[in-house]
Amino acid sequence: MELYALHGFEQTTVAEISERAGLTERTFFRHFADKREVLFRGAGTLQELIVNAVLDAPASATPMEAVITGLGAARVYFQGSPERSQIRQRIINANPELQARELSKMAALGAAIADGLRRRGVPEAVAGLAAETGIVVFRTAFERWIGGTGEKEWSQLLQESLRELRAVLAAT
Amino acid sequence: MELYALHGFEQTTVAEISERAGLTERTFFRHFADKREVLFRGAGTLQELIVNAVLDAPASATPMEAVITGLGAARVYFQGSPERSQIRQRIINANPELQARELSKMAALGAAIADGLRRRGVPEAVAGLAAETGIVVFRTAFERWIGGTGEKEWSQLLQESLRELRAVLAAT
DNA sequence: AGCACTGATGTCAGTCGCTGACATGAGCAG
DNA sequence: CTGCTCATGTCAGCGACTGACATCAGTGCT
Repeated sequence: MELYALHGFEQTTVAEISERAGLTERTFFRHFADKREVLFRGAGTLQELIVNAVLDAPASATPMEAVITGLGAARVYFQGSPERSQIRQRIINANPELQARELSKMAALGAAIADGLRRRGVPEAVAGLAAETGIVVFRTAFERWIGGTGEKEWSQLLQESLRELRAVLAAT
Repeated sequence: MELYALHGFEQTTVAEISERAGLTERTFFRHFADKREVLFRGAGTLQELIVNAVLDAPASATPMEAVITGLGAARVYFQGSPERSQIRQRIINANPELQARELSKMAALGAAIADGLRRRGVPEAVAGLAAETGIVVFRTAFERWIGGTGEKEWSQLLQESLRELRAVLAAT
């Protein structure tokens, strides 16, 4: 990440990273599926965290409520200052391939959430839409969290984004 | 596309494609930025089409209405049978890198739509949310169009998806 | 201690995507 | 006929990634 931040993602070669770590190139690829994946480890556990929270939401919750509850569980990732995330995000924003990868992870998260909803008995079509909407809310809240200085609570940002989204859609 | 469909995207090498076309590898890369881009030419014009339609929507339209109007303009791409699109989609769905590229294009479309809304005087935050929501609607409608046999109208699918999305969100 | 097994790492050779630099040749404009 | 442009070819090279095999430290078992 230091090298990515310093010289940019493309300019940094796997050979450089490996040398810096005192290992070989081959070893790098045993730890990371590819050069991009360095920035996305942890996405898996975050996803599990969220999906489990979706499943654990009260049975009385509407699909959308369950989704938001699930996303709230991500707060353990987002407590403390957004500094590290800001650096990471700057690297990603500077490179189209990385942005694409991030979108992939988001899509995977959406699919997993939809699956979670289905297991709660939510009908197919509704599950998909609620999950997709959840992703939009998540992204919006995350952007604002990154942009801020960490004083706003994660769950508050989620609620805020959801409220605004509703308003936009309500205006026929 | 034939080769991609036949042997899969990864298995197909640029050398093969070039040979089949009676050209050199180098020439291939003069026509396509990379191996993936073959499947995404046209995305640019589709985007222009939609954004222009957003800008041309009646001044009285709400942001969301303007977005849906814009997406409706994509119908010229979607008239006729979804056959060709089905093949293309099957290729994309079979490969993560291609899915990522598709997501990128969608994100770009969303950004362009948001920009169009802003030029209509829609406030920043609302523009972003309305555009993102539009993308969700677009994708949902597109999936259903692909899944169907072409008898349903594009604009009808859009309206249907939007209606369902509203319902999901309305259930607090 | 001695042994077998496992798991992390190194080594090497190779494929493939992609790029820069320069050459060639067809067609068109003066 | 000449000079220009534009598409293509040629060639050399970098860097991401992979498969196959070797090494070696640690660990558990006898």
